[in-house]
Amino acid sequence: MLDIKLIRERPEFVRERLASRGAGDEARVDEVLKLDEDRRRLLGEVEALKAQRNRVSKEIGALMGQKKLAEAEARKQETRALGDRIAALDRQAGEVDEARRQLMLRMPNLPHESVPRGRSAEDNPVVRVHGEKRPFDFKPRSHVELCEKLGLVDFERATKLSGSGFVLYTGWGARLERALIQFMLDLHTREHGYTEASPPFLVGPQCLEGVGQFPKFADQYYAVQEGLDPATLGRLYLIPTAETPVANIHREEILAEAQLPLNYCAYTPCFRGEAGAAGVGTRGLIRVHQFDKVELIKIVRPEDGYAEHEKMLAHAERVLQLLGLHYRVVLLCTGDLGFASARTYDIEVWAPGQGSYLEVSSVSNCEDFQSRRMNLRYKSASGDNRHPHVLNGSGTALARCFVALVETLQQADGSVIIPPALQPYLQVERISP
RNA sequence: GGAGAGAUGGCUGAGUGGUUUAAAGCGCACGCCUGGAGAGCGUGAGUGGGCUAAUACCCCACCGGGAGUUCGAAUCUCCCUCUCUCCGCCA
Repeated sequence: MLDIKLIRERPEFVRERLASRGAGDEARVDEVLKLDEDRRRLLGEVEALKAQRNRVSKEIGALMGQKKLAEAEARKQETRALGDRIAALDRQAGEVDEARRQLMLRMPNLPHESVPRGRSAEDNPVVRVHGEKRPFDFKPRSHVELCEKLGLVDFERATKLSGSGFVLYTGWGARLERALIQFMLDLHTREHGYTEASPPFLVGPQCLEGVGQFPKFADQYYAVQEGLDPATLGRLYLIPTAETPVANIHREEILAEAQLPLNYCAYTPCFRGEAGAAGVGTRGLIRVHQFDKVELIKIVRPEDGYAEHEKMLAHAERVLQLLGLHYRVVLLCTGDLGFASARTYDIEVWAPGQGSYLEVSSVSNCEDFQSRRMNLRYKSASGDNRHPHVLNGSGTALARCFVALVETLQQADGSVIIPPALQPYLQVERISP
């Protein structure tokens, strides 16, 4: 959520920043300002009436105490009509306030000034490349073929269980998946200073609203119903990312400044409806309804936000470096930036069997956009309550990392070499047919 | 799922219709005192919103959430959520 005071005081700036996204949100600014003005006018009126009512009620109490019942009754008669006017104005003010809130919940964050202008992913500048594409003296196979030959994934039976877009890891595939999760968690907790969390995989809608997934993108997520009772539908949702529960851990709290920065990492499965997304239903691990991910979350002072953003990016990159994978880092342009983010890096890993780069990590500073929505604050040294910056980054997403790994480390005989970083977890150097 | 109890400020806890601007204690911050600390004494302190140059006054709201009764609700009524105890079921 944007700061209403900023919209009030610098509407031109807000319009310009929103316009840079190219989605037309700047057109809503005038509507917000109108509702904000109405709201304040109505509040002024109704609060004056309430002040009057409070005064008279107190006088009536005093009269009753002095047993001047007739006088008290007279004052009651006078005041009776006040209540109706207050109720009507209160309702009106409440409606305007709710309309303003709903509108603001649907407005995206302002891109940071350092974010390059652009329309789509094609305009994202590459800021760094690590390693290079591995040369092959044979035609690299797709992960689908490798996984089937090595018995790592049973695509057909997964479909039997849950339909298309679900994965059944088997044997060494399941063990490799588990090894990757544990490797990433160990790296971030032991070497990068994160506190591990294991959150609920089902959360209430307030958590999705808190991070910006609701209300605008409510069609993207799985809503859960308890048993056969349709009244319970929508009380809980399957999390689309660990960001949803973990970023909300301290919602509605006022933290002490000394508690910051808070650094969490968490493994969770991620559930996504992927309604309308390209590539759903194609075989393989690239786009699925459920995948594993190790997520990084930081809650930091605003002045530390962007230094921490760079650190988090380095932490995510370290995962791929230790796995020996070639990747590049891109900075998302204004047109490609996510709803809640002010600045985002994507990490794309090279998958030789696909002949393309796959997005395995997205590292964002959402600034105070989410902390405003979830009413998360910290008390600064000077005593005022401020909204911290909230950052999230994948460290990293598993299914695509799995793809890049097997496709990169495949051998001519169809076996896959296990990188040294994972060998302690798997106790083998190679998976063979 | 059944039965019962409960939800008040950082914590404990009083408060069943009107000077309640929510008692008191603990804890906290500052000051006095002290060589220093403690004790003692004094002062102060919540959140959001409105009005503002103001983090100064003043005003409104907030006693789990919502609705209602009333001139007036922490207090009365209804609904919901959550917590605790016991029973049932269950990994």
